[in-house]
Amino acid sequence: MEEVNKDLNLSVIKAFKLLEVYLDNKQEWGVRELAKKTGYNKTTTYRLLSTLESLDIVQKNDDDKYILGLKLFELGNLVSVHKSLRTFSRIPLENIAKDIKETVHFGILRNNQVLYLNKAESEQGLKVSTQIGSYQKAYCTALGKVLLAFSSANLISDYLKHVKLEAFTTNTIITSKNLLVELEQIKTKGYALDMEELELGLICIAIPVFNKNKEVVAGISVSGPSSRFKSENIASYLSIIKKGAMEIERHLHDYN
Amino acid sequence: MEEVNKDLNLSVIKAFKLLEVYLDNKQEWGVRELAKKTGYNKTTTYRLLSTLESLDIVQKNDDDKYILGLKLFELGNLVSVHKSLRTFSRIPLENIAKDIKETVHFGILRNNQVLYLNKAESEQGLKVSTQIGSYQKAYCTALGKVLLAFSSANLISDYLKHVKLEAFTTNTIITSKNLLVELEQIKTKGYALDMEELELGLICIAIPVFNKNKEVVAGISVSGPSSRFKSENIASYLSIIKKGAMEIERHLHDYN
DNA sequence: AACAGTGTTTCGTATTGTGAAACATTTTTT
DNA sequence: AAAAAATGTTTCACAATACGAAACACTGTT
Repeated sequence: MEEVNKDLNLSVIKAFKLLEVYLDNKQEWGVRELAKKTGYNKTTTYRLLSTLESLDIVQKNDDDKYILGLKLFELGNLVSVHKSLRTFSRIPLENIAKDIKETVHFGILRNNQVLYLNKAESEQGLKVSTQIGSYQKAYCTALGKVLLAFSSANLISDYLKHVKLEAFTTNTIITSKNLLVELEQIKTKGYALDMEELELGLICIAIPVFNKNKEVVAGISVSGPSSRFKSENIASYLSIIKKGAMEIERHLHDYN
Repeated sequence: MEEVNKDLNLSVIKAFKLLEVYLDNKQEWGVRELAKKTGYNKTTTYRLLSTLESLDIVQKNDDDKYILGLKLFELGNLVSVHKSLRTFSRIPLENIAKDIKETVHFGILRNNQVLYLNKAESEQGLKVSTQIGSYQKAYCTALGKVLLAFSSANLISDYLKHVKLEAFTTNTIITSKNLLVELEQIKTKGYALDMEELELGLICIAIPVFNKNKEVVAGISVSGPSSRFKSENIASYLSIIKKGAMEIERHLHDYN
């Protein structure tokens, strides 16, 4: 299973693969730890870290462990892709979170997954908390399902071709047939529900955000514990979320 | 003026120096353009870009120009340094922005400059807009001055040793003596004003945020056009900003 | 005092990055 | 319509640079 690298800078690839280790929800790493994780030689790892440290891409914390540095934060904020989506979603998301008092997420479909571009967290103690910039499975989240439902038939069939439907709870949809039925229903209703399909006790509701050409470009979801998510609230939640979606759409349509 | 690189991965350094070009407020670059800007050979630049593209760190836009890619956004969001500051400041900043209807900034002192960690933008047409993750001079901004004022005498004298005080308007403080007087007054008053010291027509007001040990860790500033910033508003602005600062401090003190 | 962990430095070797030149496309000028 | 001037991309012999085993320095534990 050798990777084919036509003619690329291997040490640059190594450097970034090293940084990607930090996706593992672990903020601080030692040299040997990283060497083990990446499979690189101890010296190579050390040299890479020294290089990255000289650039402020990583830095040492008080325990002399390596953590990601502020230069990376700086560079990440320069990324222009979907910047308008991120900017325009910010205030509407805060408003929704304030009204509903649950965590609100904003995301797009990318590489057959949901990419979270923004969020506004509930101030309650018991809440959902997702990392912006992280990915989640589409077929078992309200956000993912609503994005799929309003996508083209081609994209959906491509999705089903590439993604394995794995069960996380007894509610997870694990057959293509059932997922297609669900997506069809979502498209009719105009919103998607995740009734504990990814995690027990977790319920989400999501609606799409459209561009000028009526194509789905993003989605908004509200997530909370089943204890607080009563079916009689769905309608009022929906109207609040829709108001936010319309505000984002208004900005987007003006922008382009 | 050759740079001394003890024993580092030169191509990794080149790759990141290439990415830093994007700090220039220009989102899309061609190969030759980047080669010229960095001083690298055209082929080297192309190879670096191909490598970065394979990693999703850069990507091509519709015009086949290179832009920063979403992987960089993803990695930037993993940076844990000052993450608590960023998280805890979010909602208070939004509240201040909503009350005052001007742009609110949140930042720290780093490398003798102000680093903006967060913001909440005014919804008005005429507004200040700064890039999160970017830097600004400390001596001619309210945020910078308030951060300096409450720092240690050592840090301040170190600051004066390393920073050249350059005039941007007729109001800019350009002598060490005057700056020291100003910082002393700020410390007494508890807040800093920037009366068009960086840019004509731009007024800011800032207060410090303290940690448990009463050390300044960050600052909040409100910025707006002089046309809207009347001296009779200052007192009410201050009390609103202070409320936000106290909320951030409460979270910070609970957290540590 | 010996041991088992860290991170760091050294240096000969071989892999890997380099860049001029040629090539392929597209856009602009004549 | 042809020529010129841009752009991005590929090739390949050569030289620079990344590699990693081993030794070292340091810290905390047994």
